[in-house]
Order: sequence, then structure tokens, then C-alpha cells
Amino acid sequence: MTHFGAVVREERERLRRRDRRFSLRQVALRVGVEPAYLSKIERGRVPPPSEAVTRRLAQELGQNPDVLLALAGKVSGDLLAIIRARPRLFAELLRQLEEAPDHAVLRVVREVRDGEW
Amino acid sequence: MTHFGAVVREERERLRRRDRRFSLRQVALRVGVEPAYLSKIERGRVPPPSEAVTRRLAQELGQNPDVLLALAGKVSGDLLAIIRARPRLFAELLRQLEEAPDHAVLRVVREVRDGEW
DNA sequence: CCTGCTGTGTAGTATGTAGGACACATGACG
DNA sequence: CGTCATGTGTCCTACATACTACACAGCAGG
Repeated sequence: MTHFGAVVREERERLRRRDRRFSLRQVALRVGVEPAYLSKIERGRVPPPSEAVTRRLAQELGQNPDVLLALAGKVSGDLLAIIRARPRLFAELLRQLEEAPDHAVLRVVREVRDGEW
Repeated sequence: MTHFGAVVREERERLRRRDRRFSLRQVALRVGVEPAYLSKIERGRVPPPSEAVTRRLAQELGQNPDVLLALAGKVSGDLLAIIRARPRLFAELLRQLEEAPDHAVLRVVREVRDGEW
């Protein structure tokens, strides 16, 4: 299990090879945290940051926010709100889909998107 | 918006009319918290309790845990784990279903349950 | 009446969350 | 070769979370 910080570091250093502006300090500045803090995050010396910081980090590094949040052990706040609005419904749905293969879930997504209701 | 504590109190007092063992103190004892704490919870003087306590409360009061957790502003940990396992997939699904009517979602649940994959 | 249960007020605690401030050694490079 | 940017170590803080402990007034029944 490769952890949150490792992914951030890896991705940041990958970008840095192409662009000097992806030093730890400069990314930290743009993301709005102290360099020392980002350093600790990347080396896993502190738990992953808040959802807000994680989102800005994902944006900065061109990563999918939901994926990065998942690595941070979190779930996007807007998804939580969707579930809380109809807890029984979505609880059953998710538990039902837990072991379904990706393609089956994707088919459901497409069906719904194509307005079959 | 009727809050968490109000629902708990209402439900507990409803049960108590039939059964003396549903006094605040006795429920608190069975749930494993201090009576003073449950009292404050029911009157909304403190934020809703942890997921664990909420679950035991739901069990004790014959309520749906997911619903009570939603009232507590939380989402069941097992659902979070399901999402974190495949964040992109379930993020898209949930956002897609946000505005779908209940019956449409239920149809999806049934389809999957009946093993159409 | 007095024993015992009822709910509640006040105070305090432990742990987690989410970082900031500052100093420092190292290496790049102009 | 001196300056500047780089990453990192240490210390500290503010706030939220999730409760416990203890005391106390009210009333209910035997």
C-alpha cells in the first residue's frame, strides 16, 4: 500500500523534471501551506492534510481529487452530503455494489446518465 | 430540520411508555455512556456522539443505523471504505444519482441484486 | 417521610486534527 | 566563492472531538 505522501512526492518530482516551478517550496506556496508541512506530508511524518489542502494539491499536480482524497483516507464532502440526504437508499446501493466488477457499475452509471428514468 | 437528539428522545420516550427499562439512565447504561452525556445529546447541548455510540443507540431504539448516522451528520465507516476502494467509480456513480428519483435508484439496486452481471 | 430513581448542570480530561514558526545544513550555479 | 534556493528537523499552538465524574433538585411509591 503506497501511501498518500509517496504519491504526492512522486508526482511532484515527475512534474519537476519538466518544470522548475514544482519544487517543494513553490508547490507549498501555491497550495498555501508551509514548506516544512508539505515536506512532512510527502514523507508520511504527519497524517494527510485536510480535504481542502488535498484538493488544491490534486489540482496543482493534475491528479483526480477523489483518488487523492481516497489515498488520504477520506471521502469528498459532497459525496457524503449525497449519501446523508438519502441514507437508506444509498447505503443499500453501495453495499450491493461492493463486490460488483467495475464494468457492471459503469454500465449502471451510463444507464442513469442516458436518462432511462 | 429536526435534529439528532430530538429523534433519540422522541423514540426513547415512545418506547418507555411500554417499557420502564427505557429511562434515560437505563438506556445510557446499556449503550455504555454516562447518563449526563445522553441527556445532553438528547437536548442537543453537545454534538451527536461517535459512530460506535450512534450504532448502539440505533440498535437499542430499533432504528436504522444509517438513518441515525445521517442525522448525526455522518456516514457509516463501511460505506466510506467501499467508496475509498474505488473512488473514481463510486464518485461518478453517486454524483450521477444525486438527482435521480428514489424508484430509479431502487431499480438499479434490484437489477444488481438479481445478478444481471 | 424517606428511599430511590429521574433527568440535568458544571467542570474537567484525553486524544485527534491541522497546521504555523523558525532555524539549519546542503547543494546549485552564476 | 558567495548567495540563494532546496528540503528538513524541532517546537509549538489552536481548535475540535468525545467523552467522564460528581453533584444535585424533583418526584413517585411503598
